[in-house]
Amino acid sequence: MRGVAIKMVEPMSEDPNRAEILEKLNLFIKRKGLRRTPQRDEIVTLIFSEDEHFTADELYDRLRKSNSSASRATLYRTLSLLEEANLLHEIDLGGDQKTYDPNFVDSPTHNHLICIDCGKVVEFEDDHLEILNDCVTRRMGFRPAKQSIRIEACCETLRSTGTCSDLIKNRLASKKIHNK
Amino acid sequence: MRGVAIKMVEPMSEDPNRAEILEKLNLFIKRKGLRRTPQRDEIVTLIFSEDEHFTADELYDRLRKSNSSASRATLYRTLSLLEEANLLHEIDLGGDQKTYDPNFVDSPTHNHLICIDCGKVVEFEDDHLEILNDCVTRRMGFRPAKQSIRIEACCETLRSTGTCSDLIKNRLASKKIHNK
DNA sequence: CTGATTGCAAATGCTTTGCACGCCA
DNA sequence: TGGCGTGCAAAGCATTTGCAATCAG
Repeated sequence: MRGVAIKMVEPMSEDPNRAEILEKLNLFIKRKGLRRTPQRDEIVTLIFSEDEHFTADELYDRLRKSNSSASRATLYRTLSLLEEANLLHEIDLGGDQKTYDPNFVDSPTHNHLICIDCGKVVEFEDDHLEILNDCVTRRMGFRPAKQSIRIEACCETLRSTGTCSDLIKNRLASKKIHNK
Repeated sequence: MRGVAIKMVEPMSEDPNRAEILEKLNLFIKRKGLRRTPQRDEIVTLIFSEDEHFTADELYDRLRKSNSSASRATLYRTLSLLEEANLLHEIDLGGDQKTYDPNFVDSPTHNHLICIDCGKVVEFEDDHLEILNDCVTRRMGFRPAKQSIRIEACCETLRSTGTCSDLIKNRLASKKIHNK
């Protein structure tokens, strides 16, 4: 009997479908009679240059570091635009800030495992789970559209060593100052 | 072959484990050297008198209607207390407001199906899903703690009749005014 | 009595918006 | 030239907090 087909979604190594996404966005922009601007390009490129989920604030930090001129307002407006274009999705990691996931195109399902103690997030896929979800949804009289599983768990690293590298990292990150 | 064991979680009809929960809370309160107050009692009673998830705002409305004197501040403080005591849990319905679920005691798993169009939320359980989730978690090297599945879907009511009773209800509800 | 609890109003922190100016099509 | 996009600052909104008065034990 074959094992359960879990596939941990690894961050893409290099240059992802960034170009493809930029193209899709530009199509969307054109279709809606909007305009292509350097700020939008900068933001979009930055978002899809990495494959990790992020908050608006984290993205803003990255923006400043890559000496982009885009403001917070534009950032938020671009995030909305991308969501509307279905190129970016909000995911529920349960924090106070909204979290976005760039690794979403073509995938209507998103599953996240969150380490309770250190906040580390692992993204994964599993065909069995998807099929079962689908089945359950139909049986309840609904037509499935989007599914996400959120698992909170404790990682073995923490359990065996008593701590975990991400623990410290995230503690520090949470002390950031807003504005400026 | 038996079908998938879906069980839609129905709201409990009458007087639920309200008393039991109040008792647990009072134990918790005593253990922490805190005090029992009429406001807290009112809020807790109200929360567990129904079995539906709610937002802080909705709860505040209910409070005012049952001519309780408790203020918003106390409400929020009580919600925190209940979470700390593990009698109430935040669930992710993805809105702007936090949503709480009173129907949680003894259940580390919570699955919600959300109607994309009308916002209706159906709570469900499925043993197969739980087992599979558990399995997947372990295979990734984690120890499962809490799991929740969130499914967005379209309901058949809407698909067949073109609309759905909850649609109107929720549209109205979203137009509420804050403060006062 | 003592310190926890409450209500109020002010503060917070994330996100959105109004507005005037600039710039692309 | 029209109107979209931008930055700025101000507004919104849910939630949290400081403080003085009040109340529980």
